[in-house]
Amino acid sequence: MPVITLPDGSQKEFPEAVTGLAIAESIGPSLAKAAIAITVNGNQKDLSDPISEDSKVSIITIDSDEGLEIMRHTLTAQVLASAVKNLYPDTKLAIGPTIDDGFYYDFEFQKPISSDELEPIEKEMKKIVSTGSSITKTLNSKSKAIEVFKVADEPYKESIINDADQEDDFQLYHQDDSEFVDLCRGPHLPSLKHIGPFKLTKIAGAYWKGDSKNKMLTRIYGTAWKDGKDLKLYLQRLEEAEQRDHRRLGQQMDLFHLQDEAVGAVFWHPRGWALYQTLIDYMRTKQELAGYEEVNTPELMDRRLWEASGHWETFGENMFTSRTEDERIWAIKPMNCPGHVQIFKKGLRSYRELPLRIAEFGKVHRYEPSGALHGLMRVRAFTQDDAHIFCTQDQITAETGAVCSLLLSIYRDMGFENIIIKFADRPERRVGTDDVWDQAEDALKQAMNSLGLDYSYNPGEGAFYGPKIEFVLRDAIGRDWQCGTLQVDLNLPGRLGATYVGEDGNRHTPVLLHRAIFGSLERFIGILLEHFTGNLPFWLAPTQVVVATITSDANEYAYEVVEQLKNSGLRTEIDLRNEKINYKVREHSLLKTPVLIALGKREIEDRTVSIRRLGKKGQEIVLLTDAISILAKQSQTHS
RNA sequence: GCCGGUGUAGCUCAGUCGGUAGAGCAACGCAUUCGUAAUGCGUGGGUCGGCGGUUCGAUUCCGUCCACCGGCACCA
Repeated sequence: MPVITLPDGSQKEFPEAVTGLAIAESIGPSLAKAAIAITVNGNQKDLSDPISEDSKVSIITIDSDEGLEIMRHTLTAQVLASAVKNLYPDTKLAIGPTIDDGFYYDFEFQKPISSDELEPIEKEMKKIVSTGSSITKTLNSKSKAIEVFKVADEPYKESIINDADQEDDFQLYHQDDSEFVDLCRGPHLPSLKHIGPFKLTKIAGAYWKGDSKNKMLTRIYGTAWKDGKDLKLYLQRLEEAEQRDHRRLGQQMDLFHLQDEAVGAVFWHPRGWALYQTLIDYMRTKQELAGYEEVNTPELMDRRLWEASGHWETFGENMFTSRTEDERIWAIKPMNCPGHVQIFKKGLRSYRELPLRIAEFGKVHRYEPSGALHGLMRVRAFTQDDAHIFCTQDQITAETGAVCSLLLSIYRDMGFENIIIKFADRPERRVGTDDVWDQAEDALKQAMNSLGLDYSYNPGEGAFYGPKIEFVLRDAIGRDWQCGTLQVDLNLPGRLGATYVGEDGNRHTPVLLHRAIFGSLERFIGILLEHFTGNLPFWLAPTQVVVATITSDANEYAYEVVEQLKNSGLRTEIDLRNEKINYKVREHSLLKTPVLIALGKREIEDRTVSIRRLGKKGQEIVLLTDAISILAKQSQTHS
């Protein structure tokens, strides 16, 4: 006699075990029609699964995120997979999960296919969907499930079952009128009638089980929505994201370029470099206030230093080196930490000097794999706002807290509200003993917990010398990039021989905190550009003000206005070209200059300026003296 | 690094089923002095990513390398 409690608190009692479908029917026929699955005590189940115990049940329809995901899941596992099998019968099936906004399926094709083949596959999928077949499932023992896929010659499915912990209840889903069978965790739609509009989007390679030692499979991506309106909105969103691409904006705004002779290294144009320097100036001020001292260390150092640190062993293949006539091998620094440790080691350090915070805008080079390169986000030469804090065990919590609050205040100034924080613990390849790792991870975890910040775990993704916190920001099309980082390192100071004299008169090894806030200036600028679609806040804009003349009679006055703006510290350009004001407005708008000052006869006579702000219609006429003070003040405001 | 795609003027792109290429914008020149997102006319500009092959002839076909794009793997 199961008693079913619905989300509104109402209860229904059934004489015997009952299915989700029957519950939906008991509520109403339209719900029964719309129902695609149920949640039983928090777990998603098929509509056909019987419930015999008292349970909390909610009906899932496609209008919820859960429902949408189930639809996408059914679409990939039942429709995409069987369409591909129909067209390419000797293809092997791997896995087909859902992702944000869609789904993918990994296949092993006997012959590689190209993106031209997405269209016929999509057509075949539509044919399958149009049958409206109902979907049923069977529960199977491990041996039975293995048998099914042995017969079907699906080695990947077989291996998934073999690797599974369970012995029973392997769910196999079938469609009416089709021989297609797939192994799936479910739940699935009760029938293909619930499939919404979809589109296959791209094709790519992907390693089996995400391991580059394994075979590369072919992954087909798609998107699906509950109705045509949502699909259209999604495609629109993609198009808009294209406009926000920092590579496109970099070109349009004349900030930087990349070229073949310097793969992965940026040619910064004057406007881009102005932004770069503005960020550095800002960070320098912030760090100074937070008790950091700025240093500079060599870009080339003997390889023995990198051998000692462990970098040579772990990342040697990704380091640029240079050999000189005297047969010495130098590494172009991929990190600043060994250099900072040298500064710490120079002279005898006392515990009284701790925490010692050393910062550097250090340009590093890393030979990143060619396939990883991506605009400004992933480059081979970049500058870090790097700092190393030498401290005692007791100081870890306070220093970690100080780093986090500094970072958060800076991200807030930059306009970022949604920051993803991840805790990455010991990787497989690492230096140091497990004892030391336990200590470092505990210390970092405790410090984070005491701050009350929400974070998720990123297991095995720490640095080779210590666990790390990743501060992740998202780009225009939803890709995540690590920007800030904080790492607790109990290994490198010892390996590089750093010590200080403690209160007890003995030598101790300091704790080393590595931290970066922007991370890479290059990447951070890429993220900033995408975040603001190039419309940077006034204080960051490469050119803050353009003074444009309407007729050449205003040239003299324009020079005067520009001089005053520049004297107030505003990045200002002058545009005296013999062009119409419309033309100038358009051009400077495309360059995303926040303020355009137009000068004509009226302004000369009244000693005023006409201020036009980017994205605003119309203009304000203000006295020159007022304009200067308004803009200068605005430039000091970080928001 | 791996899979798939792409590479034509400074930029955005069209085109040649093998007979050495075209538009718009930009640049330059002339005219125009204009009131808030493109003034008009004219001129110049390309080893069709690099190298090799097939061919009477290759930007086009084939091979290879490089770079870029989308993923995967990697990211100190």
